[in-house]
Amino acid sequence: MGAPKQKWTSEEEEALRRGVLKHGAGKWRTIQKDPEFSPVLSSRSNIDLKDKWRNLSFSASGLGSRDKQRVPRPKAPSSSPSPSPQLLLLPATNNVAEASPPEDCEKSPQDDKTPSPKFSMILEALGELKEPNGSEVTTICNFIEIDKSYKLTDSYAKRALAPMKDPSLKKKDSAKSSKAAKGQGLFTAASPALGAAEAAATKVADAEAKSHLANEHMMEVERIGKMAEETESLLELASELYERCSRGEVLTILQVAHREF
DNA sequence: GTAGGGTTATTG
DNA sequence: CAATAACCCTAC
Repeated sequence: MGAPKQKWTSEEEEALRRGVLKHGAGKWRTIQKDPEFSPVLSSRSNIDLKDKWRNLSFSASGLGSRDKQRVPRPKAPSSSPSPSPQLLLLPATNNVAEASPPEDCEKSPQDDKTPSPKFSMILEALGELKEPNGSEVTTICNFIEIDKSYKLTDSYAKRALAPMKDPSLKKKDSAKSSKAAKGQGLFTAASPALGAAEAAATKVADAEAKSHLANEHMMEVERIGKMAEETESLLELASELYERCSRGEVLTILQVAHREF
């Protein structure tokens, strides 16, 4: 831990998080130039932001779980007949099945073995918030959004070979790539997957303003993490939340975790 | 300007 | 001595 040369302060780190929340991961220069974070990140360059965010993400990958992800030294051993490091580049994005019906709630005793790195990031972020009453759905949705922007764009861009030309419409590009790569039948024509997720965050925020949602802790959040290991599950969850919240319903994290809403 | 890889320095 | 985090260089 730690190698303080010019260690990042809490303010700087929070500014970075907020910047990613606002503009999305990847717009380091936009974040750095933003008048909100300029005074805090004045001493940090856009590259520094990227490096810090990378270190944060990497640390979050092996957090909160017994996931032993040691990096094999990039030095190739002299003579090893096993040139296949079982690295998961893409967590089986073509496996959209596993719809996880609401009946398998208390079943499946054999999970929580390998939480997806995406959710580890979210859990890590939620854990750092350390809200006394637990984290609100808005916060979770925000982090889910970040996650999608950061990881999905990269993955699907490579798969669909769809370079993002328009930086301001990254989400649409991602959604398009997602649909092109898999042909989602879940979200049909109504709303693109990522669009629904974004709308979900907004709608949930609105609903949250009316009445505060329930407060659970890491255990409940972990339950969500178990059932939503895949990004498709995240999108599906966001879509359902969007539908419910659009109708004015108020959902608690517990309900969401048990998927009984 | 961003992403990725590699190197250095500090802490445990 | 190893792991981690900041720093630096290179490629796209």
